Amino acid sequence: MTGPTHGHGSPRDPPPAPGRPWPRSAFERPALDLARSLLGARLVREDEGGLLAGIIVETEAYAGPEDRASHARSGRTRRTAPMFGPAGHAYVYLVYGMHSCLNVVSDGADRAGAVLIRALEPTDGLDRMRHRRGATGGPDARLAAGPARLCQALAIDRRLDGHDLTTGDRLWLTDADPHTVARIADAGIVAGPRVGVAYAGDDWGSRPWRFGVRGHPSLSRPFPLES
DNA sequence: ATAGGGATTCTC
DNA sequence: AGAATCCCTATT
Repeated sequence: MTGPTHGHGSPRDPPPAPGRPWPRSAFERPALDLARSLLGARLVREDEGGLLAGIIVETEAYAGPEDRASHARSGRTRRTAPMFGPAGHAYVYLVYGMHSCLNVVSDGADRAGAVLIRALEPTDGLDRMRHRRGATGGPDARLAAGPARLCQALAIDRRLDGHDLTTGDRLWLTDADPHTVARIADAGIVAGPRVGVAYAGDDWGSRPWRFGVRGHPSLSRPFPLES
């Protein structure tokens, strides 16, 4: 919804509170824990065009340099530097030469963990998301159903690489409203192997470190053995 | 300097 | 099933 509202709500109606950004301490935990706790949280993007937001419904954990599926496997480089820094920052990278993907840095500066945000349930700025996604966007539930799709829908690219997610500027996380939290919690969490990491070998490639809200229509793809 | 390949998505 | 498309990392 854009443009001035007129005539309806009383001037005393409080504006919808955006909710305050998650503090650094919320991110200072192992990637596996953070990946699960991010499910049901609200990801908010604000730019010149207004507010774009959604509920996180799918994540993947990347542990650190020993994780053969993680970009941190080659140690600290220019590209992966954010992962080797403090928790609560963004690690945004370009994949296949054309798609941005968003990670949330976990742990502490001594451990290069991160969580890939793989899918959102769109909640705010749907008109703009449809426009950004173009004719291929499909139904609204699919506008941010994938790590690159959500970056396109929320106008996230490498200009936000290294961005501090705890300040409430441009990109941050908040708790969802209680009704949404309850709905997501009731659905339950499913786990499965991470997507697109066969190069990591069987050990690391098959670990069930992908997490999702069971049966949610905005998942990037189904989980293998949903139970 | 250069080669090999990618935490994806869309179309054929 | 194949392309798009650029940057990263490792190697020469």
